[in-house]
Amino acid sequence: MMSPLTERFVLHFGEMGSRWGVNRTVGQIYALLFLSSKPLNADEIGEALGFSRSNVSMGLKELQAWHLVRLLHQTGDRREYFETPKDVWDIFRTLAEEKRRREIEPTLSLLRDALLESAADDDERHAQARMREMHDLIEMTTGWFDEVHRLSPETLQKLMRLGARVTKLLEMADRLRLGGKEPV
Amino acid sequence: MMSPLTERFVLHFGEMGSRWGVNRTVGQIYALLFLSSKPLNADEIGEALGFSRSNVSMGLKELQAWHLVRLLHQTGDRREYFETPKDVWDIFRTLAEEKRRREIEPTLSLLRDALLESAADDDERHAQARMREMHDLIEMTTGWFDEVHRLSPETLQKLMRLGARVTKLLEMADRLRLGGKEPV
DNA sequence: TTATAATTTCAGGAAATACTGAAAATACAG
DNA sequence: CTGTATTTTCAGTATTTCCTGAAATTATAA
Repeated sequence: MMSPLTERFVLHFGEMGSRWGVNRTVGQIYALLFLSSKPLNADEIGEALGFSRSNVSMGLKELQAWHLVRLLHQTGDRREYFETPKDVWDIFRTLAEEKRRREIEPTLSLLRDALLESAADDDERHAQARMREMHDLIEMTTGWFDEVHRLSPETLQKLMRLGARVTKLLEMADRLRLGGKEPV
Repeated sequence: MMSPLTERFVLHFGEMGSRWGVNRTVGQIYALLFLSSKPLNADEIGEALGFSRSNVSMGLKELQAWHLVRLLHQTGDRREYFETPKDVWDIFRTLAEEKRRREIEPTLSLLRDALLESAADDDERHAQARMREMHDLIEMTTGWFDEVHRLSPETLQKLMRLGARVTKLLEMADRLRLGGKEPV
């Protein structure tokens, strides 16, 4: 059913899935759809991967919740077909967005709450100081990410390809605008 | 033992741990050490979190493998004490480095191998094209990350704080160097 | 409508993972 | 060295997570 090429990729993403908070099934379904040249229905997926129909159903539901697969229909066929977005940049952004919504935002909210409380002793003061550092780092990073996020995929790709030159530009900006006495 | 403030943070990171590929124990130990105003030994950690001594030992071992905690000794005490690096940027970079070594590099290596094989049919050709897209995205992203990585923490922090202005700079670079006909 | 195809839900079993206590290993003071 | 404090290992158990098959639900063709 699957070519050896596809199979290796699928198995790898099954493993990786577990390290990213989704189970093997979900990782494998995603990988299969990612490589497929045409949309697949649940039966095809189940047969290719050796999973029960119900397991595939649950996996697809989770992938949809992550906005990582798209549901569509073929004319004259009443089964549901699935595909992944074609643009890998788009996928990357979707993933980042979901990770943010599910993990970053709740963490920020907890940190903000904790920082509003008044510290009872030195240990609590120290804990709050650490929380503030973490809070600021996360806010800074995500804020910056938001900025980059607004750029079009094409612009982003080109910028990324600039590689070293971007760094040079950043260093320059640093020196020009920030009184560059520190080393890079 | 733990203040309510610390406890909430610790419990939250226990939950988050599971989504990041480490178990609850490891997440909680890390969170506790992160907030602590002084290094802690394994008994103190176990008592604070209600884990067995052996569980704490395993958790610390894992955190050391991730380079997320540092082992040190107090004079006149033969027990081992642990602390987290103080600079949150440093922590962020360590995490990124480890994620890369454990997840990104193996994936890239698999993709590279797959791309070297000759495709048997159109489906395999399509699969390889998709793998190339993914490969290029990952290489581009990590390559760029490497560049940024070389900047000092201070420079990075300042750049991040620039926020919108960095984006402007990037857009400018795009227009100047890349024949900017596309929208941002 | 009714019949049938397709999907989802969910209770229970299977598998994987986490955690503990006891024993072994290690480190070090005397 | 010897004895003791400390850490690590690991087999067994507890817990969690995953996965399945059967039943329920939903959608649609006739």
